[in-house]
Amino acid sequence: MAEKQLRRNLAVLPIGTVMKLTGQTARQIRYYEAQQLVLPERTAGHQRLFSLNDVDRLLELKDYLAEGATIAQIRQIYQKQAQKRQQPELSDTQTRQLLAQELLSVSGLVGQRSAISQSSKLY
DNA sequence: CTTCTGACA
DNA sequence: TGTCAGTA
Repeated sequence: MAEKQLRRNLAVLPIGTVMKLTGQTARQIRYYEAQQLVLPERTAGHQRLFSLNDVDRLLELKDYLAEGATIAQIRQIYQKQAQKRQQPELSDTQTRQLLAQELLSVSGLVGQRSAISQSSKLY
């Protein structure tokens, strides 16, 4: 199951194939890359190589754009999704435990009042 | 022949 | 965006 996802992320498709698969022009695909909406890999000779996930991304992009979304809006959507993968949201209890630990470790140095404001900056 | 970057109507 | 030029 994990092996399959790995293959979907394998960059092996040249732009010509992606054009046929998405119905987009090379110009558009390159433009979307410039806008950070897709991040294809490169061969030693600078040729773009797309993965199946990249193709899905472009197909999805076509829908979002058709629905009137802005390049900037779509970019933010993907950026926030990427951030959440690296920094998964904490459950309420996890947050409380973490906050409690921060409070304990910082209060010893600066006292409770400022300890609260300092630890809150961490979230 | 295919792709790449930069540029211009 | 399309398209043309000059490359790799």
